[in-house]
Amino acid sequence: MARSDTRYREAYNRILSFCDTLPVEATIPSETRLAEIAGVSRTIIRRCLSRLQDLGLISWEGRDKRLLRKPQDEDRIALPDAGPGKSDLEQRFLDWILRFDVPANTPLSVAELSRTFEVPQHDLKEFLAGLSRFGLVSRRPQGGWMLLGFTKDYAIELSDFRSLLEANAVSQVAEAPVDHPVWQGLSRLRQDHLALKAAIETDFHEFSKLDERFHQTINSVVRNRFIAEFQKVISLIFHYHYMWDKTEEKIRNEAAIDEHLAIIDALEARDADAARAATQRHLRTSKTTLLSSLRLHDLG
Amino acid sequence: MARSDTRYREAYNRILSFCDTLPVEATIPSETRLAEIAGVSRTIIRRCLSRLQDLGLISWEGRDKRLLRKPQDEDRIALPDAGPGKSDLEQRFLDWILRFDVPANTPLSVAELSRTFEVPQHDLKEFLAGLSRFGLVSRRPQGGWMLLGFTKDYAIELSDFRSLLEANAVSQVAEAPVDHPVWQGLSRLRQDHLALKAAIETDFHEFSKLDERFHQTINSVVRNRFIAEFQKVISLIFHYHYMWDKTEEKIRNEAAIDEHLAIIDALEARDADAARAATQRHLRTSKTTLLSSLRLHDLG
DNA sequence: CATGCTGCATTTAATTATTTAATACATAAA
DNA sequence: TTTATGTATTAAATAATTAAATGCAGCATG
Repeated sequence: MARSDTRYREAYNRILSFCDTLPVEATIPSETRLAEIAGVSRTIIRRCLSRLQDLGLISWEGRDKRLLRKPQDEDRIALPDAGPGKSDLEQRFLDWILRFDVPANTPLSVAELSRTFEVPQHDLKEFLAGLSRFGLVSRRPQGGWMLLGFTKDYAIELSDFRSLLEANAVSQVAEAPVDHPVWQGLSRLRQDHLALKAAIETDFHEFSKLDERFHQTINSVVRNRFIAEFQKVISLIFHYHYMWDKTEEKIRNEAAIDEHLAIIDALEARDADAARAATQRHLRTSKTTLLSSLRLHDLG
Repeated sequence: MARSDTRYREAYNRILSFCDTLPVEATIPSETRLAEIAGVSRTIIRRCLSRLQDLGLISWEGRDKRLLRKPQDEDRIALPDAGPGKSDLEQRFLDWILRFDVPANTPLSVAELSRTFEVPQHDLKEFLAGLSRFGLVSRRPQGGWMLLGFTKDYAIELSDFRSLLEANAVSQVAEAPVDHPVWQGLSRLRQDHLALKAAIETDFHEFSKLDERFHQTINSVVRNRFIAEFQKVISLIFHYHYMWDKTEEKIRNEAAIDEHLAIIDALEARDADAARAATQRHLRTSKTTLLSSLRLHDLG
């Protein structure tokens, strides 16, 4: 019943590696220096030094510390295996919601989720608290959490918000200097779109990836932490929804390719108004697709 | 070392009040019914019933429960005093940052904050996790949290984002139907602006409230949960920053009144383009003011 | 026989306790 | 004077613990 000592263990091995770079009999730097090297506090360093002394790796008297012998592989201490970690929890969580088609207003059990995602309950709660800012989840009066989205209203508001951000991005692309990397990206995207259009009969399912790349390229011009944060969620949601909605996928994708090309045309002509108009057309289609995919789920 | 029984205590008093509405000798509803009435689980209801029985308020055998006497005030159980609660934690936290001018890159101690705000550490962590979505705080590698904003970059990006949202709101106002409450609000705002302009020499500090009301009215037209969430933070930050920056306050406010009136004029003329242009002008001024107020803090 | 209530058992959530780690401060050595 | 160490204090992460919620089986009642 306490926090893990992973931090100590990692630091110990790091210090061991550092000692390996020193010759035998060498003086070992001060605790403060070692703390800097390992990126931890002195408290941990002192635990490490105690162990090094116990194992006879160093002598330690007052401020005189000497390396007695070269560290061996067996001197290292084992680390608890890392697991998937909470770094990509967001991806995995949204993936889970969408893949298993978790309906709106489902109670979420932190205990259960922490098992399925193999992260401590604590991290999960923190994550859910973050998501609640996007209105995807909320706390229940009787405790625990509740999945709110994806209702029709949520999808509409998300689409509208996306349109706003994307229109802004397109405007900024149109005003980007000629040496901005976005132009190279768009030129490559044009080729890839044309290539896919030629092979649409067989490769139409490849469009999903291309779509994500397209919107990412456009939005890469916008340097704004708030917008970037939202784009992560938006792109995930749209991306996954498209992946399932298999109705008329080929026709839809073929149309979307043309819509993308129209935007690229307008941008390369530096015609901001035309680009914005083309973007609005494209996003209206997206919105319709998203909504119809929801309707399918409601019926099934 | 466990969760509090506040839920039980509140439920007990609620059940007591319910019993007060019944005549003596009356049959008490089923556990499930009582659970619905009190808004808690059956587990709590059974604890309540046990206590009611112990105190001789009810008889309880199998499913036959009878009220033996009218509940008195002394039958109620004490509640741990509520404290400020975590409902307005956001307001209080932002207020604290801005009022005490907490600089960027300050480590935040959950333990300390939980004391100053009188909320459990747990609630605070949840709150901070939410704020991290706005890029205001982030986790530190060595544990704990760190206040990131308000740097210059943060202010710029926030201003830009605000402009985007506000331009959108203005566009929607211009297209709002004649019977929409926003028109009445704007008409009142016009009068109040004119009144303040007339009394600007003495009442110029009153503008802050008017400013908040103006932007709230404009944004009230937008029905979007994502935008609404951001507006809360944005308005707080701008509002407070203006409150301190006392340099040339009168002149600034006088100018802002004219800018607001220009927007109202354009909107009431249903001239969306002019309204957007006026809004951009106004927000450019806002941005400059926000940035200069930051510069003042850096120097002081 | 169906419906709904209760008793019991299991699971989950909130919160404290505990251990690890970070930090602050005093003291001693260089 | 500067820098390192020793010691004490405080904070953070996490498991343990209790409160509460939920699920299910059996029983009473109409």
